[in-house]
Amino acid sequence: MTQSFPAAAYRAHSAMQKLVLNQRDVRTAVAEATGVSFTRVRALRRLVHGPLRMSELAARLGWDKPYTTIVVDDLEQRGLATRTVAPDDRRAKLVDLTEQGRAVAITAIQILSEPAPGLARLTADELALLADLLEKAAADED
Amino acid sequence: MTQSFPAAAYRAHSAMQKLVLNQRDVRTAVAEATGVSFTRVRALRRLVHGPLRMSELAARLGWDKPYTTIVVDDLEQRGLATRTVAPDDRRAKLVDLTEQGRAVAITAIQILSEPAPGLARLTADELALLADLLEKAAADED
DNA sequence: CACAACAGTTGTGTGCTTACAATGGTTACC
DNA sequence: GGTAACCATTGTAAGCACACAACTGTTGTG
Repeated sequence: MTQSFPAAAYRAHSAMQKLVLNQRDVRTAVAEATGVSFTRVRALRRLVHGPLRMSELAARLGWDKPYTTIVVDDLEQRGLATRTVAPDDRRAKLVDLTEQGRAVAITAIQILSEPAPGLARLTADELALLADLLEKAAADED
Repeated sequence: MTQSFPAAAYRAHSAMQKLVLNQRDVRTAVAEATGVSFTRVRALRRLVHGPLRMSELAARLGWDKPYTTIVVDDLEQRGLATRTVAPDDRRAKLVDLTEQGRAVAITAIQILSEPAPGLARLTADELALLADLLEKAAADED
């Protein structure tokens, strides 16, 4: 388990934490900018690529179904999502974004993808090198 | 404000998010390992370098005083912290860690400083280079 | 010594994130 | 066509993270 990393790994990790968790919590920033809690935004982001069944949405977000119902109820009341009966199975419902919901999702994605200001301290070459190293480390595993 | 970063900055930021916010939420991991909510752990971590007045603790954590009272009450009941009247001012209280509280804080710090597994994909040289670049970017600003 | 300023606490209330059990409508399968 | 499996919802409950107003005790100050 504990595979004892070299000191540089700890340095790198610590610096990344400062850069990523910079300032006051990204989640709070997203919630304030969108007027929707971060959890709801997670659901919206899952829906930008197309509608999903309640159960699909629940599974991907790691929620149980009752909680998913509550969240989607709320999104629907806010006019951010719609629920329609699935054409091929009357038990299932398809959750889809409204225009407004899509706008909120995009706003959130933009905030979340905004690089930490500190990266501006690096030159273009350094940034390219950094990105390559990080992508090698972050390559999808499972 | 929006100083339009080069694409590499976005790549780097995205990779860092994957590495730092990896797996299931670090906060949850800390809470499960310590048996104390992440918010309480934040307070404990603030106290590892010595006791603080309630108001100091509140200010550093960005909490209001009543909430700080609640949190410290809880820490005290769990045997993780103690409150004593400040010797120079009977209005003030000094909050300090117990042995057990210190142990919890250290456990949390260890978990939080554990590098992301993906960093193991890099060679020693790459890690050193990465750490240098990141530290340049993360240098304390304020 | 009265009185403002300060430290902390109590009390009240709210919103968010979950969990679990039970129910109702649908579909699939023997 | 009856029954088991499945989709979603309702209902109940609990813990957590705060916020704000009002109050008690203490200190410093004119």
